[in-house]
Amino acid sequence: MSRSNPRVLSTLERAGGFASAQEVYRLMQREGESIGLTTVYRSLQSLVNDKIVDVLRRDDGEAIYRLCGEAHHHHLVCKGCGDTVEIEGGAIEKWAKMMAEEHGFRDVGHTAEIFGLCTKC
Amino acid sequence: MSRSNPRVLSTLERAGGFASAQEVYRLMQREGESIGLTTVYRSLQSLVNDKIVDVLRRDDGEAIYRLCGEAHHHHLVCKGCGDTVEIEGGAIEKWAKMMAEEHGFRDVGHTAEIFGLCTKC
DNA sequence: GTGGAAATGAAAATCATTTTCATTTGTGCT
DNA sequence: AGCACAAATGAAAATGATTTTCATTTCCAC
Repeated sequence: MSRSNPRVLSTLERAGGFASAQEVYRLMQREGESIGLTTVYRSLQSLVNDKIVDVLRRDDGEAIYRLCGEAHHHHLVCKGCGDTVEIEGGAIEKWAKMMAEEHGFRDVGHTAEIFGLCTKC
Repeated sequence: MSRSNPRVLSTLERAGGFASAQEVYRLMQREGESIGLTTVYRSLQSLVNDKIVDVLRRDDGEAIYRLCGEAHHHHLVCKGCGDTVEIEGGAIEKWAKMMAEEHGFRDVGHTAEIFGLCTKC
């Protein structure tokens, strides 16, 4: 078993606490760090095991890693121009918690996105 | 553009309305249907476009296809066993509408999913 | 220093999914 | 029927993320 390479965590933090393994790797490369893709994957996995990082899935199936405890937000995306607004989701958090409880689910996370046409489109 | 091969939809139904492309393909093979994997993928995609089936992601990133019910609903998915509960999202609908109005968006839709561990896992 | 465990990374393997492209099928037209 | 042309099909190759293999290097504990 391997422990996490600290530079991976630090890069994930610098990436806004939200990135795929490939992105973390490319970022480290660009910054001149010498590291292998394999190590990035292993480190991220280990961080997930240690519950330091959450793993979610993009729509295309790519895994994205997120620092736990980051305040998360949701997105309002324009179907026309792709503009994105970050929005707050207090109502969602409550709803998710309620639904989870109601069905006896533990350890829950959620995703929520709104899409439509913005004023310009 | 291709239209959906009806045998694909019928197989997805027979599979309990919930299966990955690979599973649908293997199922059809086992039943002696002569069909290519490519066609299975294309048909499922086309069904998604036509909003006849939903697409979700397993924990390992594999796409799973699921017949939509008529009513708009959300999902509570178990990260362990993949069990899915359809839940109602009244709160979400209101939240989405509110957020959209607040930012001047029209013609809005939304997605929302909750994932966690169910009682059995 | 020596030995063994852990960490590393290059390259190969895996696996779902997509793309390419040549072939077949279906359909409308004459 | 015969003909053209669009749509559907599927085998094989390409893609891309992720995992595995394995030989090498680094780190400690003694």
